[in-house]
Amino acid sequence: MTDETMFLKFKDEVETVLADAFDSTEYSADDLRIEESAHADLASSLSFGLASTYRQNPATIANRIADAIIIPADSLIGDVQVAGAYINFFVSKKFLECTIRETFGAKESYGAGHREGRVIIEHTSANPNGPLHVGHIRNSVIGDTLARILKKAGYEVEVQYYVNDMGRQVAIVAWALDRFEFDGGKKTDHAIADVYIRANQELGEDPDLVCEIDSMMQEIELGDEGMIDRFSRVTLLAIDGITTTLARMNVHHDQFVHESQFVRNGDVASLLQELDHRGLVEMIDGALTVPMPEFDKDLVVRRSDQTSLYVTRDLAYHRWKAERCDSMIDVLGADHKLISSQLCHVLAAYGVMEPKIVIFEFVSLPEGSMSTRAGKFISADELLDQIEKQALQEVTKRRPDADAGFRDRVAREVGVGAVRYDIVKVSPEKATTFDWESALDFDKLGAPFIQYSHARACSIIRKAPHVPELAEIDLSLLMSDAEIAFVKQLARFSFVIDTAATELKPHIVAIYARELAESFNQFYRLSPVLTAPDELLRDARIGLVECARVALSNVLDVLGIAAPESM
RNA sequence: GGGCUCGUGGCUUAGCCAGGAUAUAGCGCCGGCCUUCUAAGCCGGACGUCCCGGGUUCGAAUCCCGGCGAGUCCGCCA
Repeated sequence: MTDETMFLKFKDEVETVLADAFDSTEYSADDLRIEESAHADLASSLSFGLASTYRQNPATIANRIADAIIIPADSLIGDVQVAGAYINFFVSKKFLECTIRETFGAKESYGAGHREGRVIIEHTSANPNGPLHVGHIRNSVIGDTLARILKKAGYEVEVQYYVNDMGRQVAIVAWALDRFEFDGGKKTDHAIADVYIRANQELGEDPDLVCEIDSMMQEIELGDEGMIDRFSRVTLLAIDGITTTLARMNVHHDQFVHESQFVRNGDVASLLQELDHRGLVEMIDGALTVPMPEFDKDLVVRRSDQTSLYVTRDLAYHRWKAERCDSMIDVLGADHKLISSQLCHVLAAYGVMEPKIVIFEFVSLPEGSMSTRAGKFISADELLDQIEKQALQEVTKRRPDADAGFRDRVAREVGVGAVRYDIVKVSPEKATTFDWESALDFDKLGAPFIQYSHARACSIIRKAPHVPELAEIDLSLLMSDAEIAFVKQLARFSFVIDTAATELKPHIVAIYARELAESFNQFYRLSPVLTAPDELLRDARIGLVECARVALSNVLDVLGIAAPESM
């Protein structure tokens, strides 16, 4: 119970006093119907439900229950009020003071939860046939933010990139490298895309060439050394470029797992054998197949030419992962919905832990869907270049006298932050369309607003004559509406993290970050800090600004966005 | 054709799974606020059949059924 956040402790107390109130009334209910509310810190609508059972007016019931509520001394509940049929609960002064105490000086531990367990999260895992485009990075941003949220919540997290180094498209690139010139002057992943696109054109024009790819696939499956080298070369070049792009965006993986390892170490063969032993597979038209009437689509796990498929290797990968963690998360594009359900279905039949699948819908271009193969995409590098260029203009406009190094650094931090925030703020099930105008519109991008609030807090702290110790601060002075509202927002932080970690919804942290910054800006407007009427009040407010700095830098960090001290 | 997802002011979007009190926020629009801690800010205003039609309920943006529209999947590709 001591591990719980201030907000959850408050909720516990509300539940307790409400349940206790039943003892002295005629009422009882299983569901207390406690919810967050715009009208109170927590509210209960349970009298609506009791109205029909007891044949009384809900407002009457609410009043009787509220009258029976006894708030213990030293409670986190400050007040209970009835509004219509609602019973509204408000936090106490103690709640506010404890929140400030917990936040002040908390540094990077702020908001940390106490969840336990080892989680492997897989994200991005784009095929090594070109650079990341603006659709792939939705995967990266969601995955990386989720990883940060899970770490904050207390889990031990390992982030993996599953490298599809045996697939058909790698074969195509390897084949293409023998026929077309590789542009050594370009970033490697972009140069790979060039030959891949050209190869696909050629293969489309002359379908007879496809058998060359097929035979390459057979050789790699059989472990032909020369072919392994050719495939590895492609994979390395592409992944090298991809990780450079990811690093630009503050996205990092702990491990790159190559699917080929599961073929070479025999895991795929043993998996197929095991599926056979358990009677899960049938031979259909020479291909080893898991019948799946429930999906209206059978799952082929070995081609008639004996080669394995992506899903076969993926099954082996998941079996391997399952032994190394307590929970797995896969971040996948909507096109993987069916295949990932089928994968889970096989794992379940096999008795292997299933991954939790986080699906995000597609990012398309105004002219239609993106395709690496057809060369129809906007690369992440291109977007980052443009947004940093735009950000530099914005910084220069506002800080014309600052030196170039400062402006470049802020432009980078603001640019990357803008891209990340713009992606993560939208819930994953929403399909989006990329367009340059809105992607580069700094008036509508959310991250700079939050970063600016943090910089503002830093600026005030910098100018403060001295930053008081917690013990020096008279917390009872921070009781204006804006101050109270802000402290309540501070108290929500770990609750928001925990909810986001449990529901695997990074966007709720993005929304909270904006609300936190908004709330701090209100305080800034209404409560002069450095020019406060007296020193005690000034120090108390500096203390609150310090809390803002801690909270904002932490929430930005969870979002993978830099928190500049000045901008 | 079947499966899955989405449909909220001009545009983008929260809330929907666990139904409740005036539907969230941003952009854009209109009007204010810098000799005052960073105006990448703040305040005020206009703008809504929560896609449509039924149903369940004291109560539906939220749940159920049926439509309509958009996206996506339905390869021995990944």
